[in-house]
Amino acid sequence: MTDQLSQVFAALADPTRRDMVTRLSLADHTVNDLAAPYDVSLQAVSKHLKVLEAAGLVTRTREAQRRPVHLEAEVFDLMTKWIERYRERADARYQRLDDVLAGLQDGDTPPTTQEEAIS
Amino acid sequence: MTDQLSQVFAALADPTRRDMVTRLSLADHTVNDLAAPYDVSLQAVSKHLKVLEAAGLVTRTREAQRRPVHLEAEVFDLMTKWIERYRERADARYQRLDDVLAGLQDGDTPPTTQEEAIS
DNA sequence: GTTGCATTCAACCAAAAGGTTGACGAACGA
DNA sequence: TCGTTCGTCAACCTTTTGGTTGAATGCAAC
Repeated sequence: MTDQLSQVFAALADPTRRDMVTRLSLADHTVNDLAAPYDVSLQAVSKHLKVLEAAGLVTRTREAQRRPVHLEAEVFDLMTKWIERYRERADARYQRLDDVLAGLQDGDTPPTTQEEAIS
Repeated sequence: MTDQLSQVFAALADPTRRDMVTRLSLADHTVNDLAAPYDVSLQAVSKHLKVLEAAGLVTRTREAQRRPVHLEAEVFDLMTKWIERYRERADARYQRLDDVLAGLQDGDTPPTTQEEAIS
């Protein structure tokens, strides 16, 4: 599970981490800030942040003794690109289905579909 | 991890499952079909399909002794909605940042930001 | 009815995920 | 320098995940 897309999806599969991301989309937070609403230890929150950081979803700078957490926008594009590619294909497929149905009405033979393997 | 959004993200965190989804966006497949390219047992593929099905990403009908797997489009909307909501917020935040910078140039005080907790 | 194909169920295993507690490190404030 | 605050590291535990093999099921075809 080393590829980034997998890491991003896995990071967002956890509701706590998803909530953190949502809050970080409003403003940067310190670890303590971030941990406040959740009923888990600070160490657990620190672990969650490591997961988000490894996925490239957040970065952390240093500011005196605190380490503000900042959300990175670019990585979301990875996901949306993957999803959009699927969507285009699904749309194209429904289009082909329409063609088939139209073809049947005209008495034509349906077009053949070809396979393809992608990451 | 019972909520559907978590299940969808978790399901797509696995490269094999993501590849299955991509192939299913081109056409329905039987389990055997689907398993062919991967170097794992048929039972492992069956388990992957159970994960995708639980997440609502695929449905399965019955057709003689095979069970064709079909990709369901609607669930992707859950994800895109969540991502888009984040994106709107991030955009709004950058807008606020622009306002702050503009305000500083005008000698105004920056607007305060308010917190909010969401799933 | 028996054979054969497609798929799943059950039991098991190793590794990863998410949590805990306790000790440590780094930077400020007095 | 001393105490305090912010955060991480390390060791440990339990549950989940992704894989295995072997036995069962459902259906069709002969």
